[in-house]
Amino acid sequence: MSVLQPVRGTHDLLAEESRRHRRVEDVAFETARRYGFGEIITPIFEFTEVFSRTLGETSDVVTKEMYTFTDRSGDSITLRPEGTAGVARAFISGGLSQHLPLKLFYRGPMFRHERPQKGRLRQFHQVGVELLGVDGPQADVEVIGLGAQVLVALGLKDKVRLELNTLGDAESRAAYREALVRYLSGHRNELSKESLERLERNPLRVLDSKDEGDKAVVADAPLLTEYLNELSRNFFEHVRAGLDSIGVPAEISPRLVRGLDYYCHTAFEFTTTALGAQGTVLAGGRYDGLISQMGGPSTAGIGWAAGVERLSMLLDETPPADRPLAIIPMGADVGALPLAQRLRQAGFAVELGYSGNLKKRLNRANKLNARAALILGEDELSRQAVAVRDLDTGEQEEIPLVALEDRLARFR
RNA sequence: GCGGGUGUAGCUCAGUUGGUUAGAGCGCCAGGUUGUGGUCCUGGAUGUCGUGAGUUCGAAUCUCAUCACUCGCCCCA
Repeated sequence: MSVLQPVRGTHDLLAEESRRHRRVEDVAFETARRYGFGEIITPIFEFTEVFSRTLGETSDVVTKEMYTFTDRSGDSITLRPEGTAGVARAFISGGLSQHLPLKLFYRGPMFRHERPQKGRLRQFHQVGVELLGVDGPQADVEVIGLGAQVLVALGLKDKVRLELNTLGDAESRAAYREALVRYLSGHRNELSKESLERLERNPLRVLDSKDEGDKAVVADAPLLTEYLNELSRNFFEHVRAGLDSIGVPAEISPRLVRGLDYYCHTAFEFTTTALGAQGTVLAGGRYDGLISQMGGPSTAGIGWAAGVERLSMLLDETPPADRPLAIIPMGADVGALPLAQRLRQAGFAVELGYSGNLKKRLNRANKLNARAALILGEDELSRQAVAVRDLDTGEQEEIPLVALEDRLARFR
């Protein structure tokens, strides 16, 4: 291993990549703001218990994917593998139950020690939202609608589809889980090795198996919908109707599940087929049991998270870089630096060449995709003016120094 | 964590049955005279052939290990 290599599964984002990345974040935040969400910035590390208790001691994330270390105080610290736990912790430690309902947006790096693949990194980035304190289905519709709108705003509407399911409330889930385990236990010899493990740890996951043998067993398994109580059925109906009413079509996907106990009712995923095995691009659900499980006041919650790298890879075009003005001084003492400072203060993006003759500098200005070159020569200066060359049209004119800001307005 | 593929200049790749100075295109730099770009012409630089061992008179070419990337599984954004 060379220290000159980035750590496995980490990346440097430069130029076009960084602009795509930034675009995803900005569009998500801007859209969330229109839905009334404000930003919360939580630490990227927490006490390990924050994650082990919220994600469940048996989940893959906790058992084998966390970046955990002991700090100099002897505390066990973990780099956050996802965003919800930190937000929930902040909600409790900040006493934010005074401010319900609460709509929070977050963004930033997450860390999971997994085998890297396309669209799956060890340090990756998410944007996400949480809506706390609303237990009715209107919240689900609003949150999913926001997710859909983010994808629309990014131009990805035709590349993703929305899958929706309900897990029912605690009572419905417990009843169903019992029935499912009973059924699957009767078919142990037909299940794959993975699914036998799932049966122990996370039986609902068997429904989602890609193994053909498992699929055959699952085909005759009891259906969750048959175990939904009145309240749960009703809730789901309202979510579906609500999504219809805002023009966000969803496909009901009975095998879409969440394993952890605090999840309930709505589960959804926006998926794409364009990223290989990592098809999920934005996903979330309702987690009414989470905050109380962490020791806070019983509080409803629903949210989603989206993978910034995955979305970034789906963008059709890269946002353009700034198009600066290029100042080209001819001679040493023509005041290029003060002029650059003055124009920058006036709001222009300004590049200053560092070396070379006029031809070379024009060439560089061109490569920077500059809108115009400001040629500062002795002749022009003697007339208190600068030569301004429009690099798109090739037209060149002399502009008096005093009128520069006004006359350059079209290049801003 | 498990299985398959790949790894040659900044980028995309070529490299004959192992043979001596490792190539192309793009990009980069310089020049085509002293203040005018995007085209064109000419010239130039750049590689521990991912890394480390081994086989061999000789390895970018064969073997092994290791690292990274990649595809799939697991899981997930």
